[in-house]
Amino acid sequence: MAPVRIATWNVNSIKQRMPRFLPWLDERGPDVVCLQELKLDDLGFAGLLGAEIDQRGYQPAVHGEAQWNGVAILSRVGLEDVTTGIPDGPGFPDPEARAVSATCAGVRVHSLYVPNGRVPDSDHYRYKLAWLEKLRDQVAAGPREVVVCGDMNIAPADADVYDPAAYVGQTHVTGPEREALQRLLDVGLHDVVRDHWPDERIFSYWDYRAGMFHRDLGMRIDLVLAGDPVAERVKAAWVDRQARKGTGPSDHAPVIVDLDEAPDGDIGPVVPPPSNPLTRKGAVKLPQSRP
DNA sequence: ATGACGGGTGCAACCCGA
Repeated sequence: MAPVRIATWNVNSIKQRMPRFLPWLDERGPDVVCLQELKLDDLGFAGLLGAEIDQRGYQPAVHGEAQWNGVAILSRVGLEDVTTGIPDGPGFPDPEARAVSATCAGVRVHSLYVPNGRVPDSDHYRYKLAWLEKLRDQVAAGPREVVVCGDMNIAPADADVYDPAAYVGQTHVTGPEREALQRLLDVGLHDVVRDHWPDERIFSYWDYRAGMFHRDLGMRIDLVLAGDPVAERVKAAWVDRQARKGTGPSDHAPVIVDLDEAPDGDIGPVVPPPSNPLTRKGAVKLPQSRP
């Protein structure tokens, strides 16, 4: 099994993000891309991106929705057994397009957009918790060769928000949300970015307002959770902060994880991971954009 | 500063996001 690069990105409208998305795709060259917040239905997605991704060798699994939500997986290493939604997943009140899964290069890949929750103890918050329970059931029933990717809308720990005091009483950091995330992890998943950078300041989302990105005041809510056999193959795991810079960015940055070849595969040359490809200002030397 | 930005759409005295 060859090395595989997996990325996940909440693009906050794929239509608006096209000028950033295609150059990013060509520059980073992920083999599998999990997308969230397409804000487009399946037909709109096909019309907008079908030819562009086909000519780059990707197959799409899309679970779109007009106006809100919408998730997808693009893969150039195979795309089998696509499922949309979560079995018996709750709606608000009707099911929303927040989950799609497929098997790519032997790994079960989930692209997820977890409900926001809005206000603790609200109906939407209870929906979020119920949704996470059904997600856990789905992952528990699946293979150990799995990556659960996406906008989890939960900061796993206080270190994952810029100011824990500012978030007291807000969603994304409450006990029940973190416990629901922990129950998902307890199925046998690893938070691979945190595991590789246990003490770094790492965020994946920064509010558009008030210069939050440039002050590096954000949250780490976009996660890649890998089952044991996949976590053992992780050679690099980082937030692509470059994609949050410049003109017309999403308010989320992509998370990128490189898997080495599977243990039983052919052993090829091993490319060392970047020394510190992380989020700290000035710490990153990233490739330039294509001309 | 209970705001700021930037998506969406009924173009607003709108809704939603994290």
